Parts: sequence; C-alpha cells; structure tokens
Amino acid sequence: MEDEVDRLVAAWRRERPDLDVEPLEVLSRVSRLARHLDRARRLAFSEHHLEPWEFDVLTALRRAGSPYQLSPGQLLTQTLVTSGTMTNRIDRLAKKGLVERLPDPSDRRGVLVRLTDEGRDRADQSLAGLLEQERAILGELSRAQRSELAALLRQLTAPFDNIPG
Amino acid sequence: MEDEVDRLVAAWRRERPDLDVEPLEVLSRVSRLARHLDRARRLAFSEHHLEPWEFDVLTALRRAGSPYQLSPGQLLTQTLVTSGTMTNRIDRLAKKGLVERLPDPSDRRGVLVRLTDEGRDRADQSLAGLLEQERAILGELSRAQRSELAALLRQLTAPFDNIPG
DNA sequence: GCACACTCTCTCGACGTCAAGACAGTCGAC
DNA sequence: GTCGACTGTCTTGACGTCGAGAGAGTGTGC
Repeated sequence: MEDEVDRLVAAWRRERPDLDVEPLEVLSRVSRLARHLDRARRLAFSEHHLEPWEFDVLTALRRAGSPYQLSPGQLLTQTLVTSGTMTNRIDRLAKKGLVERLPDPSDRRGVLVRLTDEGRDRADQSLAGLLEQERAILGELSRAQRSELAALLRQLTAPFDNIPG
Repeated sequence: MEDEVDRLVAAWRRERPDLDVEPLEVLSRVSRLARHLDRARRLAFSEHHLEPWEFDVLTALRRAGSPYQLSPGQLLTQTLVTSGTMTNRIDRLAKKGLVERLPDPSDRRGVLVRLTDEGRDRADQSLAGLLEQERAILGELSRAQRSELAALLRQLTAPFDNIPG
C-alpha cells in the first residue's frame, strides 16, 4: 500500500530529477511515523489523565527499580530533553504528588527524583495501556518482520546513543 | 551494538516480567530516532538560516511544482500540524518574503499559499544539505537494508496516511 | 430558493520546550 | 591547601504548538 512518503518521493523525482532522494524513503518515514505515534499516545494516555511527557519521566523512574529514583541528569539522557525542560517537568510532577525531590547525599550540587507510590501506580497502569495500543499498530507485521525492523533501527540509533551527541 | 532501547527493554523485563514489552523494540526506537533526527536537522538547517518548520512548509510547496502553490489545508496534511499552527507559520514566512497569500479564485473561503522566488531558492539549497546529512546517518546500512527498512516502515505508516485519522 | 450541515481559515489563551547563562559544588594538578 | 576547569541543576525570556471555537462561505436535499 502507498503512503504519504511514496507520494513525496515521487514528487521530488519529478521536480528535482537531478537529486538522489532515496534517503527520504527511510528517514521521512521515521519522522512522520513518530508524529503519528505522538498523537496516538496522547489519546491513549488521556484515559489515564497523563500527558506523554509525564509518562516519559514516570516510567524512566519506574524502570530504575526500587527505590525508584534517578538524578535529573540521568533523566535527561533517557528522555532527550534539555535541562531547563526537565527542571520544569519535575516541578510539575512534584506539584501533582507523583514524584518528590531529595538532596543527593553523595553530591551536594545534586538532587534525586523519587517516584511516590501514586506515581508508581500511574506508571504501571499507563504502560499497560500503551503496550496494548502499540500491539495494535504493529499488528501489520509478523513477528519475524518486527524483529527485523527492530534490528535495522538499532543500527541507526546506536551511534546517537553511544557516541555522546 | 547496544542502544538505549536495549537497556530500556532489559529494565522493563527485570521490573515487569509479567508484561510483554516487545512492541517497544520497534516503536520506542522510532520515537527516539525521530528526536535525534530533529536535533540533527536543526543543526544542518542553521547553516542556511532556516528552522525545520520553515523547511517543511517551503519544501511542501516546492514539491507541488510550478506555480508552487497549495492551500493551507493541503499543507496541513503534509506537515501533520494543526490549522492554528499553519496560519502562524504562513504569517511568519510571508513576513520574511518566502511565501505570499493569494485569494483562491474558485472558493472565496479559501487561500492559496505561493512560494516566492527566494523561497524556492532556499528550499532547493536546504534540501541538498539535508540529503547530504541523511546519507551520512544511513551510511550504517547497505542499499538492500535501506530498502528493506523503507518497506517495513511503509507498512506502519500507510494505515495512518490512508485511513483518515 | 432556502435551510442546514459541512468546510476552510483564522483567532485566542494556555502550555511546554529550548538556548543561554547563572550559580554552587567538586576534583585534579600543583 | 588552593586555584581553575568542570559538572549538575536551575532561572529566564522568547518562541512555536495545540485545542477550542468563531466566522465566512459552500452546496445538497427538499
């Protein structure tokens, strides 16, 4: 089945036959799919009264395991936002009682962000909802295709995630 | 090579062994990769004094072919933003002299957005820059792998692009 | 012809993000 | 010890996006 990127690529080949636009076949699909996923996630989370950004932070802490705490800096690398944004997010989550700030005992510049019990429950509930939705989206693909796709994507993400950039 | 999503999935399997988190292997990579690409694009465009959102609009018009004009509504579906955002974008691009608004002769509610000569030049220059950068990112993959990846992604994007939603 | 549902664009206010820089605390070289 | 470069977090102001809804215009069924 044709998608918007097929139309986009065909248009470029007509307008700029001198250029090789093959990279768009992969990377424009990644960008567009991510936007579609954002919208879908926003909808799925609204049932749990959570915003996507809240989910991102709460689940990062949940994944850390007991006692469910990370520094703001560690949260940055997991969520790919800037430090100012993370300060703001932590403020708002703390105001809602889903996380709390504690001084880092081993570094007085530092802070630890800890999930409250309610924050943990919300993280668990919304993860289940997200997985259900994602399974529906991936229903298009066989198990083997999903695994193939994951492996190819890993080759693209690994350099970003490992070389500090 | 391992990436951040491998670590994320391993953490979930440890913390929530009762859940099947396999969907994250694909979709978390898509979301994270898109964020990395956004950052890289922002950097690449800054050489041409363009923002990513400006690029998106100008190139949509450029692709339309002579006389390089589309309605705001057509631009919405191509760029995946809301109508309020598009009005704002067109305003700013018009103020910079890269596009102009014309009344739609066949529908008096409507408007046509047309690329100026300068807008067209900027679109052409920045596309070349973007493709160069994207080729570097995709250097990890063979031609066959890129084509495989594009085909798998198409299966995921096509439902979003074709079923209105 | 007329009413009514629909389409298209724009307006408005709230919100989240970013970039740049400030500030306190840390740590190695000497 | 102490100086200086570095690190981790927070502050600030500008900016772009969103959602909801308003207003003008269209066109179909009757």
